[in-house]
Amino acid sequence: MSGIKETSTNYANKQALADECAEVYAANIIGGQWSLVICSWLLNGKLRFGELRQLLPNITERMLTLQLRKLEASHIVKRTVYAEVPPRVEYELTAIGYELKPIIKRLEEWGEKHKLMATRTLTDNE
Amino acid sequence: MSGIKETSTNYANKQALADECAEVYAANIIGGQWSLVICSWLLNGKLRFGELRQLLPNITERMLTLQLRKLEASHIVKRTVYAEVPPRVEYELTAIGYELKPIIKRLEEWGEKHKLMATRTLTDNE
DNA sequence: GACATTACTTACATTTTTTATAGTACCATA
DNA sequence: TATGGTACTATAAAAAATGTAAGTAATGTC
Repeated sequence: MSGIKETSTNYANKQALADECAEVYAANIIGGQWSLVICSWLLNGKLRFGELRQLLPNITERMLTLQLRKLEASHIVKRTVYAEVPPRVEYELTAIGYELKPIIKRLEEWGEKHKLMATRTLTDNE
Repeated sequence: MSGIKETSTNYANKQALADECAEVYAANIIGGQWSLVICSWLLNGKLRFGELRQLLPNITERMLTLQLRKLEASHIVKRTVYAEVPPRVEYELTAIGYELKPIIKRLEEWGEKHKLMATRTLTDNE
C-alpha cells in the first residue's frame, strides 16, 4: 500500500521467514505498536473510529488509520462505512480476527506471569 | 542497554501500553524480527551461537547477538559460556521462556489457517 | 456565509530497527 | 610466525515505524 521497499534485504528476510514459519507470518500480521490493543478492544464488539481513538488516548489519528488499514488488508478487521454526514465508520473483527482471542488471552496470561517474575527478580536483587 | 531514547513519545507510549495491557507487554518481549524463530528452535533444546547462525541463514551476527541479548535480558533465554578456546557459548530457554511453547504453537496454527484463507481469497478473485 | 462534526489525508520530522562491513581476543596447531 | 575457529564488538548506513501538525470533504444548523 505504501512505503515498503521490495528490494531491501529486510523485505526479503521477512518474506522468507514468513514462508517458512507460520508463527512469524502471524506475528507480522498482528505486530505493530497498536494492533493488539485494537484487537483486544474489538473483541468486545464493534467500535467507531472515534471511539477507538478515545480508548487509546495517546494514539494519533494517523497511526490509528494506518493500523486499521493494515488490519483490514489482512482480513482481521472489517470496515463499514455509513453514507451519512458527518461520516460514521464502524470496525469489527472478522471471523479469523476473532480467532485471535485465545492467543491474546494466553499472551496476556504469560505477560502477567512474566511481569510478576520480573518484579520479584528486581526485588531480590536490591 | 543502548539506543533507545527515554524521552521520546514512542517510548512513553510503549511503556504506558505495556503497563496497562499484559498482552502488549508480552508482545514487546517476543517482538523483533528474529525472536520468535530463535525461540522456536530453542524449544527443541540448547544451541550454540554458531548453530543458531546456521539455522537462520540470513541473519547477521550482529542481529543474532542483539536478539539473544534482548532475550537474555528478558529472562527468556539463558546463556552459558564455557571457558574454552575457541569459545563455546550455549543458549537455552528458561522456564518462563519454555512457557511460550503453547503460544507459539497457537500462533503457528492461526497463521497456517490464515495463510490458507488468504490463498483462497486470492484465487477466488482471479 | 460561518461553524461544527467525523473520519480521515498529506507532507514532513524523528525515532527505532535492521543490515553491511570490518574488525577483536583467545590459544592450539602447522 | 602464520592460520584457523568461535563468538563476539564497533561503526556506519539504510530502511521501517512512529509522531507532529495541518488540511480536506460533506452537510446540517446558526
